[in-house]
Amino acid sequence: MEENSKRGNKRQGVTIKEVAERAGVSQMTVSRVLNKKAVVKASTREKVEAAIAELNYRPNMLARGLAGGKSFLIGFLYHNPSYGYLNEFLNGALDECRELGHHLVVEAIDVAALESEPSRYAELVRRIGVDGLIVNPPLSDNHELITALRQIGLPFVRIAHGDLSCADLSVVINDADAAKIMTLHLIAQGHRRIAFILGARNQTSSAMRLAGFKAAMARRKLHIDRNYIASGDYTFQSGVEAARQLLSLAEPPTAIFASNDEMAAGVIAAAHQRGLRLPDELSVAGFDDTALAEVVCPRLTTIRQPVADMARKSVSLLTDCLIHGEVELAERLHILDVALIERESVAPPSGIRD
Amino acid sequence: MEENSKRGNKRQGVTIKEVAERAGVSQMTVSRVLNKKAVVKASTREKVEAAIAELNYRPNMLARGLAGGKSFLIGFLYHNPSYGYLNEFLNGALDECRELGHHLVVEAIDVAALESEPSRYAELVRRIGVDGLIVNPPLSDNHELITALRQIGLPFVRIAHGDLSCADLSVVINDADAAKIMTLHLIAQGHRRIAFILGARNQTSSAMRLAGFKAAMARRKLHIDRNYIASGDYTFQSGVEAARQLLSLAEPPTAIFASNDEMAAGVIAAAHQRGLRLPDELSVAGFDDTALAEVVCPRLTTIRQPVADMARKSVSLLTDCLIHGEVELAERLHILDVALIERESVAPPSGIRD
DNA sequence: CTGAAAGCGCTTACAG
DNA sequence: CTGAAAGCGCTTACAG
Repeated sequence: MEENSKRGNKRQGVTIKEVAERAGVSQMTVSRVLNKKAVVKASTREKVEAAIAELNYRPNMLARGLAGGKSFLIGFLYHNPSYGYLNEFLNGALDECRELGHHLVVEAIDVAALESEPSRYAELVRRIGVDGLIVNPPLSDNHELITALRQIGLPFVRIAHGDLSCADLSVVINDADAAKIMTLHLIAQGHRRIAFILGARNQTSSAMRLAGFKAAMARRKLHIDRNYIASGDYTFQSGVEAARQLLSLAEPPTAIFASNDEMAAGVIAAAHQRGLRLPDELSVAGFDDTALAEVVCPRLTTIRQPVADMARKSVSLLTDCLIHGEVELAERLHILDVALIERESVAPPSGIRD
Repeated sequence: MEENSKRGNKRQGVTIKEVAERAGVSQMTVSRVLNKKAVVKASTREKVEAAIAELNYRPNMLARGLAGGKSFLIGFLYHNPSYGYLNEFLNGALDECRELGHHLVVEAIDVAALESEPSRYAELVRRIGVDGLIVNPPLSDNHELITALRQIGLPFVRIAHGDLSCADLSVVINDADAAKIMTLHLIAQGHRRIAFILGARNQTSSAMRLAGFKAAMARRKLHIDRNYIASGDYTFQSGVEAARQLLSLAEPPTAIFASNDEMAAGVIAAAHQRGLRLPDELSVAGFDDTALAEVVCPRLTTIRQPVADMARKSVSLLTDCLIHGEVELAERLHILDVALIERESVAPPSGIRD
């Protein structure tokens, strides 16, 4: 009962020294087989590996980091991500970290504090003592933060940001293309009166998604009524309000493309309140394929953003950078593919139903 | 443009030695003011603090940890938590960590692997090199994992688990009480035909919540129809299925108490499909007050579980344990208060509406 | 109240 | 292919 109350971790049990003695080699040689860098004779390697196994030796991360000048820690900066994003991103990132022997340190960033004192954030980041950083949206589009990070000189990856011309390590999707795909899908279903709900102004994805919507409409030679572009900020509530406005129009749309799932869920809620039958009387499309998409009724037709894959890629990009010190310009930007996920929230408009 | 590609973190800039020189004292004295432990003369303390500020010195976590035998890292074990839980928990935990100078290392636990080789998890945990662990539900009720952790001897906190008689550090809510409060609320609204949807079998909270429901019904001398207790597993889909079953009954309930928000959202979806007007024709209650509760329509009346507070408490409990080596038995279990959150999903049954 | 010494468990040069 | 030495930046005893 009491066994777990004694501090068990005062000093690490087995050290590299003991492994070296057991294997009859120097510490240096043990270190070499541990790090798989230098060449070691097969027979000595086996001796060392046997000793490691017998002693159940685990290297001490702290000592390793101190001596080698790295921490094997990756910082994960986030602020108020949307539903399920955190879950999925962490799962992907953790996966890759485990494989590469790194660990993830999570840091919630206070955007208000950042804006008032951006330089303080440089310190904050340094204090963590991580080898590199992963910056998630919307922070990845925060100019102050990014500028501060560049000045520190700590490697970092920007996720799903909009400044594709930068030389920062980046993992993104093509938001415009994705929005175009969804819009073409709505048009193919027979919709002509299609409304669009914009995302938050401070995220570049908002503008990109709108651009994709417009491009698709233009390609099919469809006119976009001004009133059909509603503003929003990626929150559920803004989706509700935009929907109310759109549905009160003299000629309401037959389909609403909300530029993220949360707003789409808001649209569905507002439509239910008005007593509309979905998807017959109104089609609703989302974007992101967060967990929320499966938890509304009808379930959302949406664009799947491969969040876990993006996470994995960002970790591996970062570790590459840490190992080789530099990443070729051509390898700094990675654009991952999205997919159209068809569920029940989109159907042909009732007029043309067979 | 290229400035951020040079490795800026080879060796730390300012060290304790330089601070000591600048302040005209020994390293030891600097260390003392840093750690606020020993007594230092006010005038020397000021000199040191000035030097720290001028040099913009930050202690190196790794060196600190290696010398002191601790890592200042807290491990956060989780597996498939529900909506928003991760967000809220992380925010609370991170808050407290920052205050106490610790950092959080997140580890996703593969339950399948754990079950097949529980002993491997001991190693996994040791390898992380954290000072202590926070174990979230449902892992906090996983007997194999908990047993393995006790054997390792690393301090850990169990969150929202069911084995209240254990001596492990624990932060919980009173699930039975909370369910009772909600049930009494439904009864007070005028409901008599109240159905209950059970949670997952492997989580003790499920049984506790059911017990609370039964206790409240018994106290008001209300009979519980057998068919009114539906099984579920805390997922949205199980809520949908349970609701379909309950609503098909010859005499359907006027209120459904789903023992978490996800299932409650499922109930709402199923009710919408049947064309029921909520809350007039059916009241739905949830449990947890996750972010989902605000994102369904009508918004959920639910029990607020103070996840962020639980997180903060678990971090502080752990650090107490790390500092003092031992926590008194009386201080090991913390039961936090819940609150009834009234939104729109619960109303008097239509029969008795005025 | 303050300091000089030793050492935490590794890795980085530097030899051979 | 392998090893002896020095050192990473702190803290823990031990003195005074």
